[in-house]
Amino acid sequence: MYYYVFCYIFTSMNKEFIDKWISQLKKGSLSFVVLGILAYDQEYYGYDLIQEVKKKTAIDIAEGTLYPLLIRLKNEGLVESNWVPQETGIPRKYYKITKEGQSTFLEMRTYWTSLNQHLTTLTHAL
Amino acid sequence: MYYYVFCYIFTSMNKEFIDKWISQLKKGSLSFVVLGILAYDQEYYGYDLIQEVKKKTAIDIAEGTLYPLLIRLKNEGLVESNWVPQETGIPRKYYKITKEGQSTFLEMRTYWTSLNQHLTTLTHAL
DNA sequence: CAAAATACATAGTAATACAATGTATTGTTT
DNA sequence: AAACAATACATTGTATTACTATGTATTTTG
Repeated sequence: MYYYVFCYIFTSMNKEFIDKWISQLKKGSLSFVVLGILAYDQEYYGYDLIQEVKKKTAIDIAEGTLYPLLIRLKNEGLVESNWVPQETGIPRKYYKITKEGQSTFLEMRTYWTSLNQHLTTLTHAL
Repeated sequence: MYYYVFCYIFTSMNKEFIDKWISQLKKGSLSFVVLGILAYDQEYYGYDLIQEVKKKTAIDIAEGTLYPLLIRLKNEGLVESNWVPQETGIPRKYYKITKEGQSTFLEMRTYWTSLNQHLTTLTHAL
């Protein structure tokens, strides 16, 4: 009886910690992922990007995460946007990467690759 | 003349963005790195861990980052600590990973590996 | 003898993911 | 026809966490 109770508590605590960790991990990777997707020179609108990110990285982004992120990227000059009216339905705001966005992305990729090599070496040495 | 000015402004803006990004990236990876180092079953004390992290991952951690992190990990039951008086100098607080810390670390590694594969595929497709 | 290194710790700030909420349109189900 | 889900944008408030700054105390180095 007690066993199950303790077991529940422990796995629950653990899951909570992992979930929080994943959330923190996203803080760094999301802007990289979004720039990475836009780096193909294809244009995407916000709602579409959410699906695209999920499809390509299995990461679920909340709308309340992506829209502010796109606004930040735009303020930094890494992407630019334009409204495109639709024949039917709500107009879409399409985002496109800029030259500066491209170069920033490449720098980010260099850092990411390096960090990744270190972490792989470190965490697989057991 | 103007050219140099603009050039300075742009690279400066870019560097700031990258620095902020790296800082965010650390938010997710640091707990993973620290658990990864402790997962060898070796004990480390805080100050030593800072050097070890730098040596193994080229990441600079501030003391004001690591000490609170270790306290969080301890509160979560992922590590345990004990004071060890030194023959000379300030006593050291040694940290050791727990069983729960080990299993949590393995779960984190699984997620990390998966995320990493996705990101590598995504960002190297150009 | 001053400065740097060692070794711990905390308070305050900035950045960001997410839940919740809001607006508005279109398509689907009951 | 009404209710609901999906599409598409956006903002507000909260929680988490890296970092700067600051503080204490000892030892080693220049």
